Amino acid sequence: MAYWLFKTEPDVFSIEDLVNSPKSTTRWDGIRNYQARNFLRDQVKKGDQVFIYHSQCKPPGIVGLAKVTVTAYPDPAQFEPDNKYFDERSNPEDPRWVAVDVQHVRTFKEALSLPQIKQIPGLQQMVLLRQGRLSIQPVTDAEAKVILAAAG
DNA sequence: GCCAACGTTGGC
DNA sequence: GCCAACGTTGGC
Repeated sequence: MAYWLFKTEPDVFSIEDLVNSPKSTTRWDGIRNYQARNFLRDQVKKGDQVFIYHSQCKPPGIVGLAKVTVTAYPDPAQFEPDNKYFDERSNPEDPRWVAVDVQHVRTFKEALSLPQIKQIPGLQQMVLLRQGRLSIQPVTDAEAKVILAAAG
């Protein structure tokens, strides 16, 4: 069982939106970055734990925990011409982009903000701080323990 | 809204 | 296959 961090913009889709989704579950789609895609496609497994990170807000930070309920399958949005994630170069015979399903586990009473993360020893090597733009990223077991302890 | 970081595209 | 131009992400 591995840990991951998935980013989302709360103005677009927040952890509250996840809670309010049917069965508190949603399709995590629209990933259009190869490095993130490779993690999703090759390494994210059913039952893996996912830290939900809110970006583009004040303050950005980790707001809760979800889990993977369905492993990678072709992201339908890539084949829908009206969808903002449509990719005309993706071939249905060999889909370029994948999605997974995630289910809400819990929302932290207090979010762990980015400034806090930067200060906590043990989190300073997180991919989040080194590769700011990656929207799907691995979290080590040690980092996960620290995050969960800090989140109460 | 600005700007740094960095991924992607396309000419050569 | 290099690299400049361009687009996007995301913190501030």
